[in-house]
Amino acid sequence: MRSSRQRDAVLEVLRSSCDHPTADMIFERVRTEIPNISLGTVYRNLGQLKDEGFITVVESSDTKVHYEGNLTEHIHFLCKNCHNITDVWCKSPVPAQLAEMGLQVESQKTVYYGVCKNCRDNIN
Amino acid sequence: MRSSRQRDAVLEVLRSSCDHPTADMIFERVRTEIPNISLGTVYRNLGQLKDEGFITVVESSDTKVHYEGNLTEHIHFLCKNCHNITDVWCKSPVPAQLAEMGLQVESQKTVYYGVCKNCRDNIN
DNA sequence: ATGGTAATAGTAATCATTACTACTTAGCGA
DNA sequence: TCGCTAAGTAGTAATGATTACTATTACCAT
Repeated sequence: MRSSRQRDAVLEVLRSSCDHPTADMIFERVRTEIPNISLGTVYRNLGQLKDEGFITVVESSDTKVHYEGNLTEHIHFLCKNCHNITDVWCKSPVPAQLAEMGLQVESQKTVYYGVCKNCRDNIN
Repeated sequence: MRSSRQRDAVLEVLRSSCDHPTADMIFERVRTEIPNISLGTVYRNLGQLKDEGFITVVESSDTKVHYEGNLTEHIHFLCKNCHNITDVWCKSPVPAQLAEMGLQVESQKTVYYGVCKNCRDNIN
């Protein structure tokens, strides 16, 4: 992956975002710097940055994919009403911290990512 | 929500599935019982069943939405190679259990769902 | 500098999901 | 039991986020 102004700009927008923008939000933000950048370029670079591990995809309540440039390990809280995604930087017991923040938890999901037994055996 | 043969069949398919089928997979399976059911009906009923809390949506590595009828709390493991979703019924420390199952973890995400402070204040 | 190749802009195509419409059915009150 | 009414359905059309394609441009090792 060689350097490109467009990809740098996409990554910079994500790293300086406090929210969890979608591809078209990122497109609009990058456009202030590179007015003629193409939406396809944004999608392609988001894909590459994700594959290379520079950014992450965030689960959301709408149909669009949301991205995140902050790789520090943290937890997300999804409001089922306004569909906002809140970052939770957890040190202490998580439920207590969520309660302190006024976030009323109804359910929870944990997902692990990696390579399964079959694939590990077949790849090597 | 009044009863319908189609919705009952969709729910039954999900409850008896060990995998995490997509809408079109569920459509194909329900079709063996109700041959002229419409794909739109499957989507509408999946939405209703989700809203009413009978089923759950599962994060996946492809572009389609995956569903689950087993509401017992458990963890998912996503293989980045084959994109399979493995259920993990966790009792003991989770990382140890994943290792025992031959699942090589690279990262992890936890999401909490509920109502945020703003929405709770405004709703009441 | 220049040749090879990755990256880009602009546009067209894809396809999972949603919307729409005329018709059917569940279920309640008389 | 019998209709009435709103919820549900089949079939099809529309939507819209994402991907694919193509001619052109820009990076960079030699």
